Amino acid sequence: MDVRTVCLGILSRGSATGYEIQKAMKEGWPSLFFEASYGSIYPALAKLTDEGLVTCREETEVGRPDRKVYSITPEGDQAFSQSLLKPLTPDRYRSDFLAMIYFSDSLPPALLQKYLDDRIREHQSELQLIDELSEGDQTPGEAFLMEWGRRINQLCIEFIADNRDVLEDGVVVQQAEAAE
Amino acid sequence: MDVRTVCLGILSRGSATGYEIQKAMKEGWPSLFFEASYGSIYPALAKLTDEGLVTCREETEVGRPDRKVYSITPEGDQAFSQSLLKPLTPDRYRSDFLAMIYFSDSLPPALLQKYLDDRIREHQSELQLIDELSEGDQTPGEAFLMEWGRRINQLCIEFIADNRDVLEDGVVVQQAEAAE
DNA sequence: CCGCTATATATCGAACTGATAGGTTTGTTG
DNA sequence: CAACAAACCTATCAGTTCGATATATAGCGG
Repeated sequence: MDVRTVCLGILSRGSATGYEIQKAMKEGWPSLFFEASYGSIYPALAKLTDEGLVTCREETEVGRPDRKVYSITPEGDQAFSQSLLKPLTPDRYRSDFLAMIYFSDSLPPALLQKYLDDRIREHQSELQLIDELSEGDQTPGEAFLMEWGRRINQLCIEFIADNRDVLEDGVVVQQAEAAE
Repeated sequence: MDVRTVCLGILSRGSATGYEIQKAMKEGWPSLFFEASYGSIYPALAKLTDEGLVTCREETEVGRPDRKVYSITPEGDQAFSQSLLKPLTPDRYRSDFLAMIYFSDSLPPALLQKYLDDRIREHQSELQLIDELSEGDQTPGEAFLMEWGRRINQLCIEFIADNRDVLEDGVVVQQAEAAE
């Protein structure tokens, strides 16, 4: 699923500006499964407009750039439903954190500890984000995503707390061996 | 952490060809946190060779393309250790599966069920991969990644089994409402 | 009044993907 | 045993996407 399609999907939930779409991918429900930069969102919206899948209503503001509010068209709705029928592509995941873990034997122990502490805090922030998103309305999809996000983040926090000694003791053992 | 750096990291564990590096990112431990295509791996290795961070020993084979075995140099080792000190970039995650969940109200119920079944099977495959990787040697980082991967995949399987009715019943309820 | 954050648009070089090309060896199966 | 598939190995390239940056204005706190 590319930027084009996710933009369509978000617009199928309601009209939005490019900025708001990016924000949804950064702080809304879509942040749990997608993210994209302006550099791909704006060209995507321009192309979707060309193809008649969305329309653009330009709200002229005084003294600042025009707000371009995009809305999905019936053709866009149909194109989106269609694209949901195409086979799912595999998840793509890239994690500096897990890479750091894998290569942690080449890392100063103090830095490793800092990274682990930071990571726990990040998971806690995401739990808080999910709590905030969960207030109010709830489609079945959102309810599923909410609980999914909660469980994953809780597991990660618990796992790091329980297993960090595997990494930190590994370092200690190596130090003891080196001391012999 | 870009392709360059991960290639360096993999080479710090032992010499390899471009093909083997790609395989490690697809089927080895690195697959848990990184993936890259040939289109980025080969140029990265060429550039690293130019910069003297890796060396390339060309093994001429009879009747097939030369095997280019890359090895890390002391400068490469140092560059890699250095790059581990740079602040971690946030994880990047993109999931067609979770997107499909979020938009599942626009999806035929039968297809939703198929996607959920497929997903459980994918998680089971990954559990099997982790079991295979876990045979033999084990650095602290690998032990941590192993258990991390196991727990996450187990949680996902269990969660889908326990909560799929939230999505599927949602659909059923909508059908009942439509029938009135 | 300075710096910061939020709103909003947009571009651009660099990085990366996904598909394709090209050729060989090894293993399997009808 | 021949045909076929899968693994091995290098490599390119169009198109997509990232990350940083530019440009403005409003509003808030120190």
